[in-house]
Amino acid sequence: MARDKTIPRPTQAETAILQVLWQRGPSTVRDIHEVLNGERTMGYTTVLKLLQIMYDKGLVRRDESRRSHLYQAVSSQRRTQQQLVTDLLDRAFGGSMRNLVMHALSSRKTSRADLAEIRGLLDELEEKQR
Amino acid sequence: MARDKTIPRPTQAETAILQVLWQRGPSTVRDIHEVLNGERTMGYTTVLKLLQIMYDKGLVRRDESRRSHLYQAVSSQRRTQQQLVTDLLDRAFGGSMRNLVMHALSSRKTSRADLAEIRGLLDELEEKQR
DNA sequence: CCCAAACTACGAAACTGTTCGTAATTTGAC
DNA sequence: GTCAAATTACGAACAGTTTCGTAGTTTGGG
Repeated sequence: MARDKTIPRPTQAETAILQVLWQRGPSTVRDIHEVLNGERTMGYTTVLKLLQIMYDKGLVRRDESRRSHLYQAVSSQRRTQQQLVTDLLDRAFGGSMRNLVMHALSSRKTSRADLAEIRGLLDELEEKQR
Repeated sequence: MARDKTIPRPTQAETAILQVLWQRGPSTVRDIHEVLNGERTMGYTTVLKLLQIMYDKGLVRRDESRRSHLYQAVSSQRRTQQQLVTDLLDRAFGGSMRNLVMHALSSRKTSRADLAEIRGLLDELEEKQR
């Protein structure tokens, strides 16, 4: 039950749970367990335990007013993804954003629509720097 | 000493060591320890042990012909970064490259030169898809 | 040849993340 | 009110990571 201001980086299993919470909004353990069992195998009590740990860490809030507690992510998907990216950036790319983006773009096929959107963002960023 | 074909994803501490190897080329434990102690604190035997573990995992090669063994990374920086990026992609971005790149670009100031280079890559990718 | 210094090997402890079994609690149906 | 089903709480096992102490080995200088 100890919580403080700084939210830690979610682990792998925790990230899987957060994905579900971001997608579904406030969810019960059962909800999450059902979604997750489509992809990986994870026992019900494992999901529960993880949520309890995440609650202790401050990664999720919970509403205990009902029999089945409702959990929701504290940090938005956007903010968390940002955190994970900068983390990887410092950890493995020596802080070089150009390097990371170049690798990312090269590593997977990206649709034309996506490329166009990224180009749009580039325009914006260059405009700002002018 | 057991090694097989597939190289596992390096852990956090291992990645720090790999950074040094990529930067310096073949290095002794002492070399790596000295570089690393500029940034984090890590005992000499800790670095040694990690390198032994990495050797078992197949992450590094070593030359034992000299008194001080020379270690070098098996996988190139490029390949490893690629691995880490796609890993993060699936883990936290639902496989959406657009999403990852957009976040990356937004999260840190990027120089005009870097933006230009990324734009160049975009041009290339769009050309290929035509 | 002998010793000190540098090095490697190895085991074990501390820590974190993940898993799940079991016990206790709550709730609704009857 | 009682019971079964669903739920939460909790502890413990297990695996992987990181740390370092200690012991043994090698080497060069004297």
